Amino acid sequence: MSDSKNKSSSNEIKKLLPKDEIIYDLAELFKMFGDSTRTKILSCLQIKDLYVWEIAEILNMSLSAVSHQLRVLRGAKLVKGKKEGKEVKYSLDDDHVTKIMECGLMHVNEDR
Amino acid sequence: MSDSKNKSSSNEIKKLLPKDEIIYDLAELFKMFGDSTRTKILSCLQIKDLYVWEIAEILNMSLSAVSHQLRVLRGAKLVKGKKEGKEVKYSLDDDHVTKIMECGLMHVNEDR
DNA sequence: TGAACAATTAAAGAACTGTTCAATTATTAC
DNA sequence: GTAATAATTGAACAGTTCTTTAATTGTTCA
Repeated sequence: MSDSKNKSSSNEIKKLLPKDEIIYDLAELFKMFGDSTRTKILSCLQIKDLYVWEIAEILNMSLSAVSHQLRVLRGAKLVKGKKEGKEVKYSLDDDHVTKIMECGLMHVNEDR
Repeated sequence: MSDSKNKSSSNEIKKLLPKDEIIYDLAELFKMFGDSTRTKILSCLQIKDLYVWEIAEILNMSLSAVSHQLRVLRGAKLVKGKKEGKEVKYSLDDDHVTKIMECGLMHVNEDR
């Protein structure tokens, strides 16, 4: 009976939680911000739309490494690329990116 | 000269970026939310302070697995545990947790 | 005391992630 | 056409991460 009480109170909380699918998507989203290279790229693009080689130069990284991460970010619909001649100009593809990062920055800057 | 122009415009942007240390901390923070188990745990704790075994039951996970993730979250100062007899009751240790998750949820729920 | 339970921890293994290197595509300029 | 540049892609490797299992600590209670 203590047992069944526990089970049922667990079930109460389960009902209040976001659906598994939502939680999963949420984690996938935050994963995008959970790598400093990607966070840097997103920071750059908040300032200005940029070509891949520009991002690589700013971050002192190889073109390939940047391109790989841009692909990941594109997959998450956080950035988009537009071909201009032989260059590709990238920009943020979502209004929330800046908001989410600001939210995190608020936390990070708190203990300083 | 096109070269030196590129370099200097890169430097302009570099100056506008958050310091590396901040970016790194930011990524570390988001990494915490970037795993669905941890996101679930944090969701639970938003509803109610809970014992470890309760979280394990709600999430259908082993005590050990939950404890491991709680340790990670404790390290990030996102949750704290308080010993009560032989149980340990966990609660959120930061006001921003809820805000950050809401911010992410807003994005996730957008395309639905 | 010792049995039962809550929680933590260490070690191990599987799975995932990020970068590098090399090859490839696509566009521009000669 | 070829050479040069921008970008993408695939394979491979090192490093990290998450869960499991087993052992351990600490507390309660009979």
